[in-house]
Amino acid sequence: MAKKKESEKTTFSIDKNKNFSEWFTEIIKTAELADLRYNVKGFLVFQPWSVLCMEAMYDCFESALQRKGHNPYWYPTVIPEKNFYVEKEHVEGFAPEVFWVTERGAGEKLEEKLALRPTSETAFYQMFSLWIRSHRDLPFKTYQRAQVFRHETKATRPFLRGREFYWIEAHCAFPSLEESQKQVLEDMETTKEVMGDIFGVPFIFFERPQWDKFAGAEKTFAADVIAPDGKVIQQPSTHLLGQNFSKAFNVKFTDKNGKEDFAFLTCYGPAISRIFASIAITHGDNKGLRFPFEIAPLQIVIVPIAFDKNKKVLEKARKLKEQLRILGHRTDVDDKDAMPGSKFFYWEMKGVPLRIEIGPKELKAKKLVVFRRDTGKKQSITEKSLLKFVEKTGKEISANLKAEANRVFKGLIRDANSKEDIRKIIDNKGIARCNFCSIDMKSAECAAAVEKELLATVRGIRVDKSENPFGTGNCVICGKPATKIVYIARQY
RNA sequence: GGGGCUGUAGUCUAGCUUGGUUAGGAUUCGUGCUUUGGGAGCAUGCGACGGGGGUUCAAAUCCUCCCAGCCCCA
Repeated sequence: MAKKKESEKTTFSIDKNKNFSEWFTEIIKTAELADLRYNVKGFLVFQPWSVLCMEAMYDCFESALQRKGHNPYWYPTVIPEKNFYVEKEHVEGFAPEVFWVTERGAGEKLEEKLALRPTSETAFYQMFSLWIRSHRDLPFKTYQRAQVFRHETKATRPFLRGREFYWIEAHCAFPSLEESQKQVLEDMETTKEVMGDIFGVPFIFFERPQWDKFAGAEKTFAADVIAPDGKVIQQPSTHLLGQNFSKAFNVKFTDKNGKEDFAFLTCYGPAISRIFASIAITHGDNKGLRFPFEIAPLQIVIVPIAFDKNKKVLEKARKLKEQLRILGHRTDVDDKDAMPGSKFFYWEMKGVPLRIEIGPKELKAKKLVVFRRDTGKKQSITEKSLLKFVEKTGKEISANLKAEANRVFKGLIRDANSKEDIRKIIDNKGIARCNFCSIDMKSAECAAAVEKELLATVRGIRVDKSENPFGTGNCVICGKPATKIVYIARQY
């Protein structure tokens, strides 16, 4: 009886799959990911535990982009009104959620309104038109890490949908359609390398239907990730802009034959703060967070035991910390005056992948006790083998989290042959795979029916493999012959 | 954007229905002692009614507007 009461005191214990919303809001508070009390709606204060991880995430994305030939820029936060109105579809898409700067000082109007960038196409391409003159300047591949501002509707959510968020936006110019298409593929590959392989977050890249394109794009491709409540979250998207923006902003170049043409543009946008949410959501469990080793805010925590009695314990712990830090592992010693047990629960809730316990016993035997957050198992290793062990186990933890997430993800996708099937699948927190007439505008009515009757959206067709209609071969909505297989889900 | 709920110390919470003691408790935090192998203990100290307006002799409590957060739905 007494034991049971003890366990009820657990710092964090919420069933992630049953009470996902509660789990998510509570872990943000308990793990100190962000403080939601900054009293402007849709804005929050990111705290070190999320910032450290997001810094590591930025590094992963930025080094991948740089490796692939993108150069970094820092553009102004404000965009003049006239730039903003150059591309018609783009304005129509974004205008409702733009924050405008209109005054200075004591209410004196600015000569020209300035938009807080909701995205920076209209800033980048204005400059592209000055910088790009000849085919020798192409391809022109850029990116920036930046905050963007969008006045989202009432339903803001920490990390997932804020009115300010942290992201990277890559903007590129090419001399031909083919080359810009290759860039879009490369962006998808980057997403897989970073979000899929390093962060261990499973996703499917879809070509979005024509009625769900980025404002001003010819084609939009976006990665969907799923949460335990069955709703998908849109993660990085990449867009084939064709010559829409280059004509609007006069991004021209002279080709090899001396002929002028407009550049073909692409843009790509991984939202770091939102991907962070997917990492927490994907890997977290009922005890709290779990992080892949590479991006954990703290990778190793050393808990010294009985270090008051035996000074050598703490000395040893600190020495180990230095050794691990030299190898580049984010490591700390928890030498607070608290019981070891409370430290264990705390760091497990925080999601530190590896814990080292060292006390008088270990000191004497030249051994260490190590604990893995992913499996929850402890083992004893020799002190000598520590560095190799960390190297090897760090990789194992990440691979294990990734494999587990992939298993769960695959199990959520099910085939549907009818509207009723779809309803059952999404009510059961899954993604429905079904025949659909097309993803062109002519199928917009079928899509509207999906939204109205099933309260779900058509996410698009897969890009990683081509799929042909199955079963009857007819669209699940209108019954006409299907040309595509689409995926249908509820969304955030 | 529609609907519902909530706001008392860093955190959780009692008090609100029926206005009236010094706003009670737990935890955290500071200090001292003590203690360290899965959430220790004692002593002592600091700390709060989201904001504006109103009703009243008197407001955490009633009314009103605003702000923020959460949940469900678009």
